[in-house]
Amino acid sequence: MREEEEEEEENNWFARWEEQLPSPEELMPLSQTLITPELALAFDITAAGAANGNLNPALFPQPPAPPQPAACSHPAPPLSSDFESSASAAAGSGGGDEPARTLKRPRLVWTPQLHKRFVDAVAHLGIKNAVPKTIMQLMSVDGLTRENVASHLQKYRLYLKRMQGLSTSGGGPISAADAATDQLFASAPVPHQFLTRGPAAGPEPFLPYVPTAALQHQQQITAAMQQQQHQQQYYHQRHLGHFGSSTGGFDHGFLNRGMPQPAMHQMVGPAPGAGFLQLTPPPAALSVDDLEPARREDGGERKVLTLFPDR
DNA sequence: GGAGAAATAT
DNA sequence: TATATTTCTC
Repeated sequence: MREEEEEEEENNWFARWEEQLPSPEELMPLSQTLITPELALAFDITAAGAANGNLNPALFPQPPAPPQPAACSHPAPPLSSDFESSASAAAGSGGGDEPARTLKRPRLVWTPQLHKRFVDAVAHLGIKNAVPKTIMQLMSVDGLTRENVASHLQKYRLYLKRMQGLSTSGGGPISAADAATDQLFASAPVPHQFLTRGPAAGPEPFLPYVPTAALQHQQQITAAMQQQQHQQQYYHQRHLGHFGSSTGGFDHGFLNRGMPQPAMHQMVGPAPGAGFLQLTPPPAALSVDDLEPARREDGGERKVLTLFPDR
């Protein structure tokens, strides 16, 4: 009886989770996104070059680069794009002759969306089999590097550890830092296996994209979020000890954090010290880019998961 | 060479 | 101060 309930819970969270999933369809190759028109001009990068990052075939009838190889063959050609000459200079490298090489890649922001992808991959691999390289490949996020994943994985493991500790010890006070971390990690349900044992990879081979049905739901959700664009966000969540607590499940009441930012990508063009890669499609932007239900169902085009939803 | 952990930088 | 990146070690 209880097991059944639990199972139901599982399905529930999983279903909800899926709904929340951005699905590759909504994502675009960050490679391309990284290069803004201005930058392209500045660096004399032609449209072909930009397209090289592989654009959404649905929008751009140019089938340049296959989205697959991005994970294996090309570690991160797009991200490495040296649009940061100015940034590097600002960094004080001291060398203006070697822009691309010495350039530090922009800070990657692990947004809930991206993190979901991450968790999804880890979940399907199984926490024990989840290694940076594999995860990275599974995520198929253009521009994502193994280092990125490794770093995040490290933090994620810490988080899982915490969760386990909390559940076992009965739940202790979490520091502000932990709370903040939880926000992100809580944005995606932690596969039961992680907290329980971690038998092995799931029987499912990890789906690249989510069904259209889920997409529609997400649109609704997005719309709802837009309406309540207030800054009321997971406030209570932080005080709640989710995971194996009273509910025994996940109480991820919130789907996304309120992102008041209209722009999703912030490049370090002329502004030194402010170079971040926004990998998360804010609700507003998401909806904009996602407002094509008919198209979706009709064509079924899917985009490659990317860090930059813009364009 | 890759993974994991720690240190450092922003 | 928190998070991501980089570096070091196994």
